[in-house]
Amino acid sequence: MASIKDVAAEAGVSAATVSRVLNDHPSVSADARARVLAAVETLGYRPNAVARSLRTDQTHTLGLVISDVLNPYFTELARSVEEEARALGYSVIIGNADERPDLQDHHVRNLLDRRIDGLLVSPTDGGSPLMLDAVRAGTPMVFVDRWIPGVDVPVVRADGRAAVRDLVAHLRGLGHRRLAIIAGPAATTTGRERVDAFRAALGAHGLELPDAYVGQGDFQAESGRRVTEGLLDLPEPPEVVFAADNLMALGALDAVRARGLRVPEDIALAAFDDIRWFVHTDPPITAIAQPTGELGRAAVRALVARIEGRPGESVTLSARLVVRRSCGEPPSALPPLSPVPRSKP
Amino acid sequence: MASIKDVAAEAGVSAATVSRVLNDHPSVSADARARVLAAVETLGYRPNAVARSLRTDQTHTLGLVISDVLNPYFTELARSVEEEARALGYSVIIGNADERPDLQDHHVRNLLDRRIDGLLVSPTDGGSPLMLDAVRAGTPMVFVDRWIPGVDVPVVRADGRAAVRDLVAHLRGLGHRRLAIIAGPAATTTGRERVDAFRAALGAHGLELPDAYVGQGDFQAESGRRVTEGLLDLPEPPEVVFAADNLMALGALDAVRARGLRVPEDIALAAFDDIRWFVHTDPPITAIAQPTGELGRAAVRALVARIEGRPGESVTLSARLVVRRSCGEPPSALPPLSPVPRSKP
DNA sequence: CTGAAAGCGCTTACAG
DNA sequence: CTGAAAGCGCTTACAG
Repeated sequence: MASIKDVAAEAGVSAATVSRVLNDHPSVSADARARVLAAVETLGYRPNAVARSLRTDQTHTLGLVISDVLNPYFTELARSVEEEARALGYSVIIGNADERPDLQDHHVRNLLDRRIDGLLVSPTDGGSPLMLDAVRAGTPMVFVDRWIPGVDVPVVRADGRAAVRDLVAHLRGLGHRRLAIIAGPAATTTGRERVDAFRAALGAHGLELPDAYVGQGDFQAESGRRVTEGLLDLPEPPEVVFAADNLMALGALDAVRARGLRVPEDIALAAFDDIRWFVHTDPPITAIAQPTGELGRAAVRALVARIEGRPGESVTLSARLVVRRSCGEPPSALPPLSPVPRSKP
Repeated sequence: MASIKDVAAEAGVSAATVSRVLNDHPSVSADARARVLAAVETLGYRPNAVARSLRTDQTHTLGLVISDVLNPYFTELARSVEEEARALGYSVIIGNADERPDLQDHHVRNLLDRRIDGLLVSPTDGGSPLMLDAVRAGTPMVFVDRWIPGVDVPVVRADGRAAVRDLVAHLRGLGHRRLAIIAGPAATTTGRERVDAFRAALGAHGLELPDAYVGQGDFQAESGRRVTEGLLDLPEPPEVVFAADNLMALGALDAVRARGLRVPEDIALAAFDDIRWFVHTDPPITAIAQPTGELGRAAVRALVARIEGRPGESVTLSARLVVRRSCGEPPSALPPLSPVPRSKP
């Protein structure tokens, strides 16, 4: 590939002048500028970003470590992150941790070695020494969705407590009493919070959340299937299963279907995180929707602010309940006469 | 951050020796090695990959430009690509083109500027000058899923012709005669091939594919909705809609549902690309499944071979039909007595 | 086995 | 406005 020297030679100027033209430095004569631009054109020259980064100590790159690319929630998050970053002049390199702390560490290390300008993380665990060291060393960082308590890093997330309360109220209105949850890993904030929120909401209705009704999942589909089987095997199975993310809801659906059971007649199902397919599942699934795109954008803005030396604050948005049919028909609703009844607001 | 000089000073050796230790060069005394390793440890030193890349002219990085991250097919592809690349000692940087040629070009340019060692592309169009130039300039490249005819680059993809023939035979067996397709962009190979395969398979059954039954989509959900509405508005609507990818099938489902129609009673639906949710949609959707993970791995192997100076050949795997209920019940099947009939092989 | 030196492709104070 | 020079953090032939 042509280097800056080739361009300089072709244009009859020094490399310094070429560099100035390329970086829009004001003090370059119109003539020199024109000759450089022409040389760039004829040689098809493109500056070497590696060399530029080494020299300037900036990569204009953000690292994003997500918990699981196969989870549509994180895919959507990644997309909005890339979009906002691009708008602000940054590229993003995505690392997929697959819910595995060791893989997460692999990616954090890789990203740090590449000297990314800042790191966006949705931690799969309580924080490895590596990540904690990076924070201490002053790497600009922002947590998104999940975070690590006690670490001084801005957090951009959605608070689902109100939505979980709405969900429990909905469930109680439908007459359900035995409510179970498929939890995410206790090492994650979202894994803990969703259980806590659920338990608190049940408490407000005078209901308990027995240990047997808290299944331990890992946010991936297979665990949802396994936990649901255990729940169905209980002497007194729950009437409702609330999956703490969409993939575990998928697994739950697999388990229910494998037994020849029906939702919601035999068991009701709800999920945290809404995805487009939930409208078309059998039955459509009641879910808690996060403002995913806005979370991604806010996280990027906070991180870029930190990188550029501005404050960069935490942001908490709220999630909302989307009622569909997987928990049962509202008692007031008569059997629909037309195939698609419209619910009036 | 500590640099190689700091380590050298701490260990009482030269930077050259530190470098040799870090790169497992044989000619280093055990004593020097131990001192260097100790210094690396105490300083928490990590080599600067940017500097290393500049010097060695290798980034150990692969670029992957996919058409749409929100499409589960590409997400799965990206995951397998990263996995295989990691196993071979490479990282991957993903660029999401969102089915837009301009965005695709943006990412190709960005990746090239970063001097990635090789490029994996699933082109959204017939190839921009930029991409063609890159090939001409000798950038190691491999096309995956979609490709650009006439360009000398290995192609790793699945051939869906046989599966499409199986689909048409299945449809004919169910008695359907008026079959329509929601096509992908004509600028993509998969956009064209799936229509061609469908038309050829219909021809083998003495059926035509009228222009009115070929809806022009762009592989994204919204286009599937729009095209399906047009199809339903026809004086003689089709009995079956075959969506050329899973997102357009989602859009088709939206359109059908919005009219209060049912699948397969009012209109049958099938899709290219199988995803896990298709088992749980209402009804479960008949789809053509690609060996996605294997495609990703084979593509990486071919690309790395090219990078390392070995041949690196094209690979064509085959797709297969997965029959579910969205095209109607097979005439032989009586209404199931138990909720989940098991089909015996 | 080891170090001094050159150089990868840039950018940027410095001097003119 | 312009260029020579230094230097970012590495690696690697070369000489010893």
